[in-house]
Amino acid sequence: MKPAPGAIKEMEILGESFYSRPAAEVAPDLLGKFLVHGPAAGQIVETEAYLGLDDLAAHACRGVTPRTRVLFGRPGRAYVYLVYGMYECLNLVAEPEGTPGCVLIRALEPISGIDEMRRRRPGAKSLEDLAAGPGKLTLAMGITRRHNGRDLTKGALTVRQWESGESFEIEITPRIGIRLCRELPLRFCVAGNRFVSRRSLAERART
DNA sequence: CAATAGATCATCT
DNA sequence: GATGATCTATTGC
Repeated sequence: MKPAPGAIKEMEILGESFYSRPAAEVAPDLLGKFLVHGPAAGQIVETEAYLGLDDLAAHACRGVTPRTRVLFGRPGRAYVYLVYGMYECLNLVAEPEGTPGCVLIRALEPISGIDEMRRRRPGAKSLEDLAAGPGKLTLAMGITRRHNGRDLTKGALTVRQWESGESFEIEITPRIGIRLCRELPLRFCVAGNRFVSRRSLAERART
């Protein structure tokens, strides 16, 4: 049962306390929530947790730099950065202020503003392909580095929850596209969901 | 279907 | 100067 498009702006916005917990707890809890940017909205179906100094795959592992400053700041902010010189990734800052940690949003099921998303991603062949991957999702939702540091508890860019959502099983796997700390079970997806990003077979075999 | 190459640049060494 | 929390197109089987 999906929400009517008009129902989305009535949904409760997740507040700072939701994010002010360990990233490995926030990440699975974000599944099923709605990422909203103006008229565009999608249901989160895949996330990954990135931790602090002990997580060599996390940007925060080397401490505070100009880029990683927001990871050490207040929870509930956006951390947006450029990967591979081409694509941007959206993370939500977790953990209390002073402790680094974030959740990478990897895939969305498009819910509203779909025409707009299609316009931003003309290459997408299907609805399933519109936002099934971290780079695709930021393009489809119109999220850029302009949003880095933005407060997600208010304004045009928010995450919301819906009481009437169906329950679902959570699948836990290693994270994707990283070299270090590959074995840590910090990737969470809605089991069986068609909108989860695709992994190459090579990567699948590696685990 | 699977593997690989190329695009492209901010960030840190 | 090397290295990516990626995606797409193209090649090869």
